[in-house]
Amino acid sequence: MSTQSPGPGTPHRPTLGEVARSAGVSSATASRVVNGSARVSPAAREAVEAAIAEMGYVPNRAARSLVTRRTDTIAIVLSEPEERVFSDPFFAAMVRGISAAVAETDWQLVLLMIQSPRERLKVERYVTQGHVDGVVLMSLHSGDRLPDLLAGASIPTVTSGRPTGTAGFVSYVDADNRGGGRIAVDHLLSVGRTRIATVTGPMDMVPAVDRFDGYCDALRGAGIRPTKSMVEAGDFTDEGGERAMTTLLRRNPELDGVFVASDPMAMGALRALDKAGRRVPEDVALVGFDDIPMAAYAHPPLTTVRQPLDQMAAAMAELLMAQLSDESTYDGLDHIICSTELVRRASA
Amino acid sequence: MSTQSPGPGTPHRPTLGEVARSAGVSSATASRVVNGSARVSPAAREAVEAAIAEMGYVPNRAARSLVTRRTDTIAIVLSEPEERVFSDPFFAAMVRGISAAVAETDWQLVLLMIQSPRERLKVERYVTQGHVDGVVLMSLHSGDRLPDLLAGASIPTVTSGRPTGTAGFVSYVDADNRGGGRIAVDHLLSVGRTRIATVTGPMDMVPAVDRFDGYCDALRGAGIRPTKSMVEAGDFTDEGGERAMTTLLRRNPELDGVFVASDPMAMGALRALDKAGRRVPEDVALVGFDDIPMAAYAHPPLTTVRQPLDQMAAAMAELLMAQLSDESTYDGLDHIICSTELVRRASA
DNA sequence: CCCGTGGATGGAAGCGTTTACATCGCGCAC
DNA sequence: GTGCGCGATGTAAACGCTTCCATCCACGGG
Repeated sequence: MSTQSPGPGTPHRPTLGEVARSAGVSSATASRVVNGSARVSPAAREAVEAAIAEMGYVPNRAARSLVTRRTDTIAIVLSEPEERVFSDPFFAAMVRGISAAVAETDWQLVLLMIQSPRERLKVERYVTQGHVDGVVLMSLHSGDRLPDLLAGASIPTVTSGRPTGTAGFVSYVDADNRGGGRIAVDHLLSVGRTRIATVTGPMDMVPAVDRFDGYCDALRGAGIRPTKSMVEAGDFTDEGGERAMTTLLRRNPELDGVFVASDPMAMGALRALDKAGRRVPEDVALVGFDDIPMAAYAHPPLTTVRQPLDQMAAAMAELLMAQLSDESTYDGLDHIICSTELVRRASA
Repeated sequence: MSTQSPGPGTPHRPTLGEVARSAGVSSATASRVVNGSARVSPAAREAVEAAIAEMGYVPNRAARSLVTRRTDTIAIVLSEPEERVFSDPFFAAMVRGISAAVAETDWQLVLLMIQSPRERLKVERYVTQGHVDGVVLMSLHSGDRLPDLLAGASIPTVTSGRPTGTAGFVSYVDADNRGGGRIAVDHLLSVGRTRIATVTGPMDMVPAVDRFDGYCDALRGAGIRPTKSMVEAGDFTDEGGERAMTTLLRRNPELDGVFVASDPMAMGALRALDKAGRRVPEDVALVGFDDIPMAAYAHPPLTTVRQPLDQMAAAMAELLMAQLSDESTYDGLDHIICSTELVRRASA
């Protein structure tokens, strides 16, 4: 705090070489003590450490990664507007889980958000040009080039959710979205509903499609033919859910059940139903997806499909770490599918 | 997508030199076209661009920053557990604002979270060792070394909120927290309350202290002596607010007004009051702080103090950009204080 | 007393860029 | 027909670090 900055202007950061000279050793030795690695005599170590402290030496990462070809950092990229990132507990849970796993390691975690085409470009550059050693991709949309770019640059990658397209030779962790959709609708059927609509997610996202497929599966399994008019897409947000539910209600006044493909949308749907004077679950039974914390406090409490977010986050971290440490030898292509379960509450 | 990866294993990324050779120019010229900078003949430019495309060249950032001494990235560091980062709209708003400002520039924004001492160390290293050109510090706690470390390394920095300690020669943007506390309590007084308690934030954070000082100011201005038993600290979270309010109520059954130093805490306080059977505002009038979106939907809707978050975020971005572009010449030390305003709703 | 052994150390070659600085033509004014 | 200026290009020196390899030294066994 005292001797560190030799005046204003450009404060000249000391280099390893200078530290070494001041300690009376070679830069090779200095480097060895900085990296705590090779065997160094106690005397030399001490001298170097003293010099480091006195001169306020800080290693230059650029120089180091230039030769080591590592940065010791991994990125989570969130392809999603900040409003959803910060409002949908799904992201919070994933980031928490990954962050917890990474915290114990020496990796530094950074979050990158993509909210516009321009930012997408910047992030693509950022991750491919060597700022990070590995990346976790969240919330993929179809047509996202990131998986291919990263694969092309052979940068270890794990995606949250099955990536689209054929090129996607990428490890991923996913929930059994299709199965989840199925059990949700099966439940609706089991409580006697037959005119079951669905609010889907944005159909350029795989989980949205999968959940919708599950909806169709269940319906067909019960001998019911899914119809277009009973399907309306939302955008995984509260407002989107309200809008979609309103549309559905207008188009199908007779519906008696609805599967809403995410809890935030379900909250919106609940509002729409309330405004339309429908009672839940008496008039319309509703099942959501995600089991966000708020689901238990909704009016009525939400019956919903839970995906094991913590487990999924941990799995992603583990998969990435495996790729990162195995380096060249690793050619595993792991796909982990976590099963979902129905959480019964009052809404259906 | 086809010719890019010359096989498995280590796919050998081409270097600038190789590109140059393939294009029949020197690496200097190649560098010039990559950087779009100096004057290059159309022929050369074209040749280089073709080679780049064909070989799938991607610049190596480490090498580049080693010589340019820039990384073109800036960090937002959040010294806060992820649960608060993702649940308190304050952070969402700040990140949104800064992100929006940065999006138009060529800077890449990264988010760093600090949730444990170990992560603190890692982040300290990360930002001082040259991964970033500038940083925005959010949610400072007293004793945080980051401001000093960054100043010592002469890395442009802006903090959200006045930093503690004397060493803090740092630009910052803050709300007029003290003034905000004052108008909140003045309002409580103006509606006839005299036994006014307060739930503060964690007292190792400057805004918490400032808001509390404002509370005292207003009380003293009205000839009332603040007492210890009317003060209880929360942690800026919902649950903390509920806990603190409960304590306050137990200790001072006679209280008729309360200033809660953040809206999330106010939501919790509302719950505590409800459980204790106190009507708001009839029995106890309550004023919050922040004006989060949910404040308008609380029961009853929250009277609260609004700080201009968007404006503050924009100011922080601007301050940082100023330091970043002026480089050596910049020695401004800007302190921007944004004024707060009372938003009257039903709770007081 | 000499040699082998092994640990500590130093020399120096890169890692992939950028960027002075020098060089090279070429056209134009004289 | 020279010389000059200027734009395009190349040469090579950094940037700060890691690491291979060689060297050196002390010590113990033959």
